[in-house]
Amino acid sequence: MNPDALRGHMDALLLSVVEYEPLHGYAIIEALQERSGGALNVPTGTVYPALRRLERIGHLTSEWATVGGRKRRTYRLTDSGRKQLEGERSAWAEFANVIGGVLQPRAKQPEAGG
Amino acid sequence: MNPDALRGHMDALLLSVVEYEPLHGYAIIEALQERSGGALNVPTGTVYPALRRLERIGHLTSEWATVGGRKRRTYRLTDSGRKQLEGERSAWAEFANVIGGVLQPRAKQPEAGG
DNA sequence: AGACTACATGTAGGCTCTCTATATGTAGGC
DNA sequence: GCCTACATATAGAGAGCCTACATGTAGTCT
Repeated sequence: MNPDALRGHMDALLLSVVEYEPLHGYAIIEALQERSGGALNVPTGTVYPALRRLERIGHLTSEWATVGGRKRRTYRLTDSGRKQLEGERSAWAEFANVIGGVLQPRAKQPEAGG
Repeated sequence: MNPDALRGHMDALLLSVVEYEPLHGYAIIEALQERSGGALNVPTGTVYPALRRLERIGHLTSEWATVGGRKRRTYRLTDSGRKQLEGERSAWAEFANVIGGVLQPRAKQPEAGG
């Protein structure tokens, strides 16, 4: 998967996996892998900063927990985040439609005088 | 259309519109607009450098022409570009499938003891 | 004890691409 | 003369994803 292709879609992916159950960063990475059938291998250096950014702009909140002696920062969707996710979903639908449409192979143009 | 979303898909779009007929930059921008039903308004500052990049890496060739007193640089797909376009198309199909799959809303998880 | 793997979070710096803004020039309408 | 459409080009900004590295706990294997 070309990394650049993810640009601008990361937020949607992240918000989507925490939609119904709050998850910590590491679990989010695993969820992304699982839901994509292994296609999405998003590095920690991408996910952790992105989650903090989403928290900073109010789409997520986080709280620390200790499980099995390990500290986790668990992220939860806010109301703002839920609205954002809705918007991201419809933006994705439009985007996929537009790009898919342009990429669609055309029948070869008939040549003048051909 | 969020500009960041185009990242990594620009090449595919550009190669796709010159697949059957060579076009110059300005016409490529118009073709993109037309094929997308007006959704794709790609600025010249994006398209011209991108075309030169695609030429530099061998996916396009260009030649100058003068039409109606104006100079045009017309771009044509190379064999390498044709292969690249094929790859971009299948990459897009996989990408759209993966992102669409992850974004797909799930039924709410049943709670333990609920 | 030491080494290794899985779990878990975080930052610095680099890289690439897209965008904004600007520059240049021709042709044609008013 | 002024404006719009056509046509190409570059500089610099901005954003965000990645690589690489730093830190630390828990458990397994030898």
